[in-house]
Amino acid sequence: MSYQKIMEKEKTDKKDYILDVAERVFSEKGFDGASTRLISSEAGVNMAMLNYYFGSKEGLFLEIFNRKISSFQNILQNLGNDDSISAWAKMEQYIEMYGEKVVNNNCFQKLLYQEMGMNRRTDLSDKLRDMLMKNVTELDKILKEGIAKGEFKTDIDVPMVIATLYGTKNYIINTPLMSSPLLGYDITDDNMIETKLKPQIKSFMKNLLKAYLHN
Amino acid sequence: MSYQKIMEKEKTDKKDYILDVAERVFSEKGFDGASTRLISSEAGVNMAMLNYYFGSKEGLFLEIFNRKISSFQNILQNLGNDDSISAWAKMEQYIEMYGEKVVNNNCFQKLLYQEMGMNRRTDLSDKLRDMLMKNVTELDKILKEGIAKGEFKTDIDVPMVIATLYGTKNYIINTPLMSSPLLGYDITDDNMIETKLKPQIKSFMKNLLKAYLHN
DNA sequence: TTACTTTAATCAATCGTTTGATTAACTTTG
DNA sequence: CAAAGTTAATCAAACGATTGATTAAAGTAA
Repeated sequence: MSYQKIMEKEKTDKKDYILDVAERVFSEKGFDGASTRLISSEAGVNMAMLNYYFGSKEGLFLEIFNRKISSFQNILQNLGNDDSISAWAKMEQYIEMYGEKVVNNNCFQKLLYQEMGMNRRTDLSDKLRDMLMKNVTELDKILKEGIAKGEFKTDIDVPMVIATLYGTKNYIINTPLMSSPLLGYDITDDNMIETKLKPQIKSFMKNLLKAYLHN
Repeated sequence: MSYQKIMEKEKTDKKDYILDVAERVFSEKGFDGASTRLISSEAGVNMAMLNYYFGSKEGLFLEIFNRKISSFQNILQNLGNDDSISAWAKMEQYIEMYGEKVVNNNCFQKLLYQEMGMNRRTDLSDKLRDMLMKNVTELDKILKEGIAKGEFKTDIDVPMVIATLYGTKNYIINTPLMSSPLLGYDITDDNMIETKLKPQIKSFMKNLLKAYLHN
């Protein structure tokens, strides 16, 4: 490996590390509440480095999202095109994948819906909406297929089902001060998330939607 | 009415008006994003009046919550103590009242869960949690009563049901950029909220939980 | 050297807050 | 009654502190 490549890698790692730290700080304090001085100090780099790497505070902020948007694409897709399995089996798969993938990336999820809430930066919000909509569309397709096949009831409220799946997860993840005493364990603990929350949320969602959707 | 009382009333109205404006601006921009200059300008008062009335920006912020906390108390209570009606009937009443009361106060809801998310101001967060927990506890009581009576299944996940009810509503209200295209109408339009969202959310929640809870 | 990083010092702008002066309404005093 | 005093409300101006951003110099590796 050439020195250049080592440098590139180190540079990328450093940028990535700064992005990780910034993601956390932004999610804790909000865009305006997180000063560049705090972010740089937490990351252990000089303040000017943020502008050197990312141009501006907003550039840093946007980069956090761009990094994730690429890795988020097509996660939950290509489920609707398979005709060999039932719509309900697809739903179960969706819940599995969703519960697995999305309960992680805790900080980013918080940041994501924080940014979607206040719709400054209209272009970013639009990009994020499109990103999220891809998964929503897939879920929409599965539900409508289940109705058409006669597998699900004909009078189910498709948009509301989607809102329930996403909303329940968001509520738990983004409001640990409520959900931790509610569930009886610490939602912010990664170990608890893995061993208790993930199974619980998957199991509950399957039972809930099974009861609601099925004939 | 004496002059003093007139003065007091006018003063209260003005403070209340400033609080209304501040509530909206804070909910749109966040605590740090909303400058005192913007708030005072939107309210049409001199900047110094905010400090004159509320001591500080934080004082103003806290006053917004104190005002609501008083009016939020005991809204959904005293439902669990009535033995003459079934647990399911209580659930329906709860959903009705919740859908009615909470879909309003749009700005405050946003602000509330924004503040609960970032837990600065620990004492405020604790107060807000206690406030919300009162309603949660009531719901918890109803669900457990239904289980004990044999009206509901024995294996229902009580905390998750609660998270679903609150989470679904929050998702729709706090993420209009997602929920509006999802539902097919403008969530931010008060008229749409009244004529379409309220009935839809009530009806869906009843059907969803009916299917999940009942034997 | 040459090109890329990193640093401390510094910038103008904006932040929340405070000040002193002014107004207007009411109360007290003579 | 009228004059003087008192009070709360309001304002423009300015305060010190902090913000995001820039600079020029020093450091580093080829």
